[in-house]
Amino acid sequence: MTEVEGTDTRTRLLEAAADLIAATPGEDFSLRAVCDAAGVKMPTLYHFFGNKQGLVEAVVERGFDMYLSAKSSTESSGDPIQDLRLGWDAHVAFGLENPGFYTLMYGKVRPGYSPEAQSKPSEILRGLTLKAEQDGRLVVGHEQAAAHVLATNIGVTLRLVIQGKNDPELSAGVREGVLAAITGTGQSEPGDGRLGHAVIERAAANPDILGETETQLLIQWIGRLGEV
Amino acid sequence: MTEVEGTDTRTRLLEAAADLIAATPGEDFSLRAVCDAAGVKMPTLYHFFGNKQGLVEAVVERGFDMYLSAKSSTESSGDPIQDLRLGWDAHVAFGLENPGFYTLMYGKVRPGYSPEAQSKPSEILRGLTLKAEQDGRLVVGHEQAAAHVLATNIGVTLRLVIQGKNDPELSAGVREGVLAAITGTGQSEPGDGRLGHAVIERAAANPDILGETETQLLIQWIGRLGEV
DNA sequence: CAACCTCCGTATCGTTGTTACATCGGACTA
DNA sequence: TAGTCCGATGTAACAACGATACGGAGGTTG
Repeated sequence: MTEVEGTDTRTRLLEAAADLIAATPGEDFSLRAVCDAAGVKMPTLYHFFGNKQGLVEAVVERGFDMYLSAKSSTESSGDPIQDLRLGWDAHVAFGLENPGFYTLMYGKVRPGYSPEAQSKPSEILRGLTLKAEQDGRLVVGHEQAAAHVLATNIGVTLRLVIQGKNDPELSAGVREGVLAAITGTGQSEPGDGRLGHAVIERAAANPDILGETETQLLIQWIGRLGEV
Repeated sequence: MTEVEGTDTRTRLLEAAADLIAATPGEDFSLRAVCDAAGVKMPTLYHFFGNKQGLVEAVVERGFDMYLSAKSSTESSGDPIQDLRLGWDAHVAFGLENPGFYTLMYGKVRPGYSPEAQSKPSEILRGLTLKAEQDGRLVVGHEQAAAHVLATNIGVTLRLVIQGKNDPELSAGVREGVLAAITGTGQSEPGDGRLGHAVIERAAANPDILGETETQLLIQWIGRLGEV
């Protein structure tokens, strides 16, 4: 072989598969079509990827890399809650821009097994919720918060991918509801000891609004309201 | 044919397919295996269902019927918000008990098309949110509320189905967060005029806790906090 | 030079979804 | 009663698919 093609055969196969998946999101694809597009016969594909699942996993890993590189370019605000917001939006945006990849990454429902690479974004998410917990911003455990965010973020994104069009109002609404739920910015149940958490946070963070003595009094009053 | 079997051939095929799907959730299934289990050759299956997708859709429709009959037996509280709660739990329970069906019903990500029968539960959901809106319980439109509930409910259920085990804390946490978000029981954004809504409500409803002047002062202070 | 490894083509296998064609029995009609 | 039609089912085959056994070309290494 004269090796006129500049790219590696394995990379060519990977890109051909990615193109086919992106071209028909949600549909199945044929290994022979991948090989034809890469100008190669099937045993070559099997040589590099073992079987179809191996190819799919390689494509998924590639998808997660794309996702992470697109995500890491935006996430830097220092505030973990704000980072969760940015991460949420980046997640939704990636899903809508790459429905084929997203389907393989998060839409595959094979009980008991989740793709390897899926752990990386989850790690980032857990890092954020852990930091938020250490900053005292959470009213639930950081694992619980991460699971909460992940499940709803995937749910909203899958929904938007299925119906094919974006709905910023829905995404933002669910996002803020979720953040409110895990930060206690919204009161979940009377009598759980967290009544007025958001008010206290805001007042304590800005004691100049009411003045220092008034702020202390406010916090004390809200505490008495919550005790009953 | 002497028709010794008590059941209809079509029903037998349907049940055989349902059994196979339930036996290997998320995995694909073979039409020949269905026919073997039903004691019938392939053209019979094609006579009744046209093609594989037709069979799958019939199974899905059957799954939705099961889901609705299991759901309708619990939903009767009169309070639309409480009905949403019950519907949420029924949804999660059905998904966990029938992961194979649930995967076909809500896990299929084929952009642009959603199964026909999926509209029935959505109609019920929209009916509940509409009633809640008419009762003045919502702070968002009833369609927005329905979409919010549906996306998150599916997201949580898919998550639980994938990881195979239930997590009542997660489900209940997301559920209450969602209900808080659409009923305004929680405050969604600082500066939207809802900061400390629950505190104010509680204080105003029980002016004897703090005393009347202190209560008025509290409400005024919270208002000033929210304006900034 | 020979052994070996990576890369890749030829040919084939078993399974799958799908369909053309034939058969058989009951229902309706003249 | 004889004829005709139609739904239900079987026989057989096809094309596409994932997967694999086998071999050969080319470079590398001992």
